[in-house]
Amino acid sequence: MMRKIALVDINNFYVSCERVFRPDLWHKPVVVLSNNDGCAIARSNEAKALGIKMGEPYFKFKSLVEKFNIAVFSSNYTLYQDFSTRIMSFLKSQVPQMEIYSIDEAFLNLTDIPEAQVITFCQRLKSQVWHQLGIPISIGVSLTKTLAKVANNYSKKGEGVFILMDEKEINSFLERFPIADLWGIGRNHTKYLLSQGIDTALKLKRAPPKWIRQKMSVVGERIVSELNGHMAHEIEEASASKKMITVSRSFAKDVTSYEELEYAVCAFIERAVEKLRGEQRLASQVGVFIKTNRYGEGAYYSNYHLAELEAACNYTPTFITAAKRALSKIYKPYLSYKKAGVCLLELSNPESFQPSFFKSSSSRQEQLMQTLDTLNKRYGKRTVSYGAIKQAAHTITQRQFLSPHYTTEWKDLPKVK
DNA sequence: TCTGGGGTCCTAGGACCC
DNA sequence: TCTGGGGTCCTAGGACCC
Repeated sequence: MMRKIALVDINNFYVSCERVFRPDLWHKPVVVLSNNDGCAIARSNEAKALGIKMGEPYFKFKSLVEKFNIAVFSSNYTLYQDFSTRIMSFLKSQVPQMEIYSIDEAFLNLTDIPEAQVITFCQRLKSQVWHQLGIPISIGVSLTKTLAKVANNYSKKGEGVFILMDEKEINSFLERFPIADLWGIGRNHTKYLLSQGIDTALKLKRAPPKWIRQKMSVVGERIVSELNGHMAHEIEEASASKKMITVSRSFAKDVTSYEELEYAVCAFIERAVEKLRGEQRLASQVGVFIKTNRYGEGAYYSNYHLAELEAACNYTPTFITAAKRALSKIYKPYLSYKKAGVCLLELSNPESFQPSFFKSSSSRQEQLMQTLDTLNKRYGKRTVSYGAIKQAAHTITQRQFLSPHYTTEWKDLPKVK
């Protein structure tokens, strides 16, 4: 049986959620804004048609909003997540295998459905989601994830369901598909490929694999392989546990005092630790970063600092202490900051890290080694590698003890117009 | 005046081990 | 003067995604 991969995509997701409660906004331009109402992060088709771009700052299209009476919403992520969960669980109940790819996308394995029935099946999914939740979705079906993405793209121009299985038909659609719109081809690869005369997905499909491998690494090689109908990305059913949790915000006004910054970082850490507990996980490292305004006058400053492995225990005050310590090392009193954030990194098995591991020995180095030993005795060598801990100990020693004033380098980037 | 937030994967090169 | 080599792990940075 031929493989059939469907990509389900929720149309203009955040806008569609808002419209559920405001049916009067159907067929009218709608925009959802980011944190602090900074820029557009979702647009209805009507708003797109007016030329409002993804990520465009609000102040730049404010005149359009007034002129065309565009409905504007601040974002409500709790609401969107709730809609997403409902839709995903419905879809999951309808197919044997599914991968939730993002808040508004899912890959479905439809291989078991006879080809002649696929279109009816997808139309039924679409209409059920619409009738149960009032949210419109689009479905594209093809041989691989990458091709399903292409099919999904065309589905939006038609009735919302598009099946692309026939080799000849695939080629004729790839021939019209701009390279820049292909899944996995971003700004940089687009620029390069265009310079090499490759402007459509079909030309990329026929490019020599070795050359692509050399120029675009395995990532590019996989795209070419998927365009040729060979799966390079399987459907990953189990939702993998996170490797990183980030909480960051831009400030409405620039922050100039350390106290304000510290207050923000503490709040971020609390939120991050909440997420961590939600995942039933522990972190082994805490990172803090601060940035000045990218668009402002003068040099752009962006600095990041990792706090000790000591922060591994799942105990909020410890995280806060570690974050404050990291912050104090990167803070420059004469700068005004636009953005700050915290990351919890290299999440570990909850049972691996216990606060007690850190209590019994005197020096940090010893603590780390002892942790390693305990973990390896308990879980075997692979749990936390010798090299990882040793390297971390080395790094920490170098940075924080041999060189107490260590911070990462200043970054002076060219001013962005 | 006002310019998002949260992720993943890959590679090069250094450090270290035996 | 000659100056191992294979393997693992880490970090930093790039590229991409929604």
